Amino acid sequence: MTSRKTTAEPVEEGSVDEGAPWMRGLHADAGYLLYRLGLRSGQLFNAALQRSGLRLRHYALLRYLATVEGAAQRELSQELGYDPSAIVGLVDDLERLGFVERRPAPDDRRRRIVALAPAGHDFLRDSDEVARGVTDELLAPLGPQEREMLHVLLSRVAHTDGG
Amino acid sequence: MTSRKTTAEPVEEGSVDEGAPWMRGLHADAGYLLYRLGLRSGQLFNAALQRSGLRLRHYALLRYLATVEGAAQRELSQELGYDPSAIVGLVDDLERLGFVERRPAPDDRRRRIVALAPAGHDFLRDSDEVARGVTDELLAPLGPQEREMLHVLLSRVAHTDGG
DNA sequence: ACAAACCATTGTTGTCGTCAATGATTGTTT
DNA sequence: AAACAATCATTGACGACAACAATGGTTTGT
Repeated sequence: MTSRKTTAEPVEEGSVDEGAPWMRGLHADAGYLLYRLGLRSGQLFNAALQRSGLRLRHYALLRYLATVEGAAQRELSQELGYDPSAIVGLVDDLERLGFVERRPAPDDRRRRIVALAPAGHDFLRDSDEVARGVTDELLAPLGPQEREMLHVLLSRVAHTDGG
Repeated sequence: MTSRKTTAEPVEEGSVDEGAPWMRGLHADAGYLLYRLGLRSGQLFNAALQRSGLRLRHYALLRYLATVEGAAQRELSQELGYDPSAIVGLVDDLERLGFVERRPAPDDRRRRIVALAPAGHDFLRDSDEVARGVTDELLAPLGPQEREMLHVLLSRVAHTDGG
C-alpha cells in the first residue's frame, strides 16, 4: 500500500483524471468500464423495479411488446438477446400477473404469440419513468448534452455490434 | 408509485435514428444500453481470457495489483467492487497459478497482503493486448476520437458514482 | 410417408452477487 | 488486565442469470 505514485503515467491525453485511485489498472479500459457500469445499471434497474415484483428482463420484454402488437417468443429472443429458455420464464411470470397473454399463431401452431394485455399496458404507463429515473441516477454526473452524446455513442456501438 | 426524481432536464430526442428496428422499446434507454453492452463486454473479455484459464475478475485483480505493489484483500474488495468472499476465490486461483502470493501484513496479523509474483507480471506483459483487443472489437463502430469521448464519459460516470 | 428444420419448453451447469456465520486478531473500554 | 466491540479473511448458503443440451410437438421439403 506504499505505492505513492507520483509519476503521472502518460495515458494518451490527460482528459481523464489520472489522479483518482480507482483509475489505476484495468479501470482505465473502456471495455472494462462498460462491463462495470453495465452491472451497476442492472442493479439500479432491478432495485427500481423491485417494488413491482418484476425485474429488468420483464420490463424490457414489456417495453418491446408495447411497440410491436404481438410477437412470437422466438422474435422476443432474437430482439432482446435473451435465450429462448429465458423467454419462457419471463412470459410465464408476466402472464401470471395478467400483463401479457399467449395466443396461438393462426398460421403456425407451434408458435405462440405473446401480446400485451390491458393490465400490462397500464403498468407500463404507470412505471413509465422507471427507466428514465434509473438513467438519470446513473448518468447524474453528466450534463444533458453529455448524456445525449453518450446515448448516441452507446447506440452506435450496440447497433452495429448486436443489432 | 415511483416518483424517484422529478425530471430535471428534458433529454433531447431525435439525434438518434429512431427508425431503426432495434431502437424500439427499452433499447432507446441509455441505462439499458449500458446494461446490455456491459454484458457483451464481459462475454468478450471472458472469451479472450479463456485460453489462459482466467476470467475477467482474475484479470482485473492482476491489473490492479500491477499498480499498487501489494494490497490487502479488503482493499481489493473495495477497489474492484467485488465481495470479500469473491476475492478469496480469485486470490486462491491466482496463487495456485503462481501469479500472486499472499504475504502476512507486518503490522496487522489478520490482514494478508496479496502481491504480484514474477509469473503474474510475465502473464500481464504477455496478455497486455487482451483488454485492448476486446475494447477494439467492442468499439469497432466508433472512430478514434469517438472512442476517446466515450471513454471520458464512461470514466466520469464510473468515477462519481462508485468512487 | 419420411426426414430435416423449427418452435416452445424443460433441465442442467457454471458464474455471479449478496448475505449470514465463523475464527482469528486488533482496538477500545472499564 | 479483562471484557467488549470492531475488523479481516474465510466458508457456506441462496437466488439470479447466462449458456447449452435435450425433448415433444409442428411445419416444411423431398
